[in-house]
Amino acid sequence: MTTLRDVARHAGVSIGSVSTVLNNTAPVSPALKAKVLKAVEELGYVPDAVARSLKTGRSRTIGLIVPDITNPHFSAVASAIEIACDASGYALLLCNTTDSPAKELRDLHLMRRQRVDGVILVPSGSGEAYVAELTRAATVPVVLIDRTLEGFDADAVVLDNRAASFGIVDYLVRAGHRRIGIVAGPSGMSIAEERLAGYRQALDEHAIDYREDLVARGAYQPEPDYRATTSLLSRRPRPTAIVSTSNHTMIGVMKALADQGFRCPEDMSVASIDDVVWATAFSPKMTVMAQPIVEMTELAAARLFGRLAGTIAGPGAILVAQPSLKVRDSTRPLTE
Amino acid sequence: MTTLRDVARHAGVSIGSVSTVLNNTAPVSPALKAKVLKAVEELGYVPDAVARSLKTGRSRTIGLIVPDITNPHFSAVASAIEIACDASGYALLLCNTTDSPAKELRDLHLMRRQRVDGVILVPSGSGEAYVAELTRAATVPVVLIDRTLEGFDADAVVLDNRAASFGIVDYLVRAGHRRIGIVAGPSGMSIAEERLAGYRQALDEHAIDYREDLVARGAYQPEPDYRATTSLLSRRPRPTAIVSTSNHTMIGVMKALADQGFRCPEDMSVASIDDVVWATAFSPKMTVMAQPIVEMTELAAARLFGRLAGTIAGPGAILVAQPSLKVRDSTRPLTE
DNA sequence: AGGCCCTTCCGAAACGTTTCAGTGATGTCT
DNA sequence: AGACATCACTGAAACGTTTCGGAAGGGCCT
Repeated sequence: MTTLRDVARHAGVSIGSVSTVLNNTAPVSPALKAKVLKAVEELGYVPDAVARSLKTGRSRTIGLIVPDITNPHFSAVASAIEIACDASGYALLLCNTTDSPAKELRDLHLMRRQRVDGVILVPSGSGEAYVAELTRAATVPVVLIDRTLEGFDADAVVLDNRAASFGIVDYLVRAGHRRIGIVAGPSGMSIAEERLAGYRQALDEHAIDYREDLVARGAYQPEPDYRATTSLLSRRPRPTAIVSTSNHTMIGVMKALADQGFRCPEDMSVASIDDVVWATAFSPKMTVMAQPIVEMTELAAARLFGRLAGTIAGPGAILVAQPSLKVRDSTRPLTE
Repeated sequence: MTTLRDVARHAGVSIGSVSTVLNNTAPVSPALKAKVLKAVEELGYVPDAVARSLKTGRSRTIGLIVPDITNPHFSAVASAIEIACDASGYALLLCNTTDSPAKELRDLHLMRRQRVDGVILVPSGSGEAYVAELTRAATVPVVLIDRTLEGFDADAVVLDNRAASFGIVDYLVRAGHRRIGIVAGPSGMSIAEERLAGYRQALDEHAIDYREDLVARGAYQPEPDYRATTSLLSRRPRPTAIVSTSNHTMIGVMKALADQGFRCPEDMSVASIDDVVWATAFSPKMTVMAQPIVEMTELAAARLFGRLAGTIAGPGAILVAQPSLKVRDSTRPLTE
């Protein structure tokens, strides 16, 4: 491995000069510059980011922690973050928590050891103890995506979850539906509660009674949400429409429908939060409330880089993004 | 930030002693160990991986370069690699090339600067110049996934591509199909050619004529493959079945079918290489030739870690994985 | 008691950078 | 012409570890 010393020797100049040329951190004569560049070229010198990091105290690396990279929602996040990092000359350290808060804490620890300059985090835990540990583990700027954490001071970019489910229900009601079921997320999870609240609010505004037996609790995972849907389909009177509250939920809902012999949209209208390419490839093309996930992620990245550059300071801000309804073929007007 | 020096001072021992107990690289007295651990605990000391890397010459970091993290195939790779890294105490640097060989080379360069110990690469380029540059950029062990690169010495884990398409066609023929179209990948790309070869071989073995006009060239992307399919559907006599050669292709095929008014499987049987959850959520559930992508990736990771540990040496090996057919609802027997 | 070997621990060098005080050389002003 | 800035470059310290020669102390043997 060729070092700065080798380059310096080969060019017949000092180590410091090579460094200043490469980082052009001070004016140098054209002659010096030429000599150094030539030597770098001839030796195929590549700077050692590790040594650089040690000296400067910054690693030009950021960490990304997501619950499940396999979920299109989070892989979209990863993609957008990678682009932002590439543009800013940062490297990207990826961790996948598989929805485990314990793993998440371990990952945060890893990030700390690796001396990342900042972290983009999609949190998967909740509770005071969790937040306390998180606060202890986070020694660099953190930007949250999707969720906020009470008691944890950080920037956060989140969806207007209430508006998302509100919009779906509002649309369904206007299309004539009255008995609308929902496959919600786990109780206690802020996102799930907000989406449920939006559902309820829309019902309220249309003066439709809220019925406990029309809400089923899933887990934002295909299997549990399949079961939740199956149970929902057995309620009487049966709903005429179902709102799915995540892309994985959508998988469970559609499978359950098919297995129970329901046609969509003829027998049951379905609309979901989250848009993905796959949702338009098959039959029916899904009516969805799309999250501007790429824009949200870009915002988060900008926020983090702003913190790192010092152009953003002060307590964390919460940025709220608006979803947009895309009406397709999985919902139909109810006329009776 | 607390350093080894702080810990040493606080414990009243030497820096070197702290290092040896933390890495237990030499026997120490219980008393020393206790003192050090206590100090570490009290100060909340976290080792600096950057300094460690500089000193040891190894970063305990590996790089992963994929063409498109947004593709479920590659996010499955990323997930499996992350798990392997976590288990071995490595950190994971992620790069996304968006199918651009130029970006890929830049990423390789980044990896080199960051002094990663090894790289898992899903290559997106081809050609001699590309391989030459790759060879120059790769200064650490590299393991390839999905594709091999002629002239580039590295381990590689690939699918038996020929068997994949062969199996699909064989199945379709046995189900009574004779005019079978294929939406292949870009010509010149090894994977695409192998899959096409398998298609052709299956036809041969069943004594069915190979017809140019039944093969359409796509790009392993939804849009181009949509167009390829549309064109394929206009050929006369029309095929009764279509083999899709990737998951993204599947999206294009199904959309084209729907837009042209074909029902699947009634009017057209479709089977695809690549299995994804989404392919079973909607109607029809797709008949696919599944890649054991997680196993392949685990194998690749094991291979890389073996190289790093020195337990594997010598020239690169090519490991070939077998796909498995999953018959579902998008294909039907042809009886006439 | 003296010599020797182990066992523990210490101290300092080194990894490859960045950074900054310092050294000449050159130009400018009075 | 002398004093003084200015400029381009050098050399060495420092970042936080690991590693290794060596010192100190204790136990065992003759």
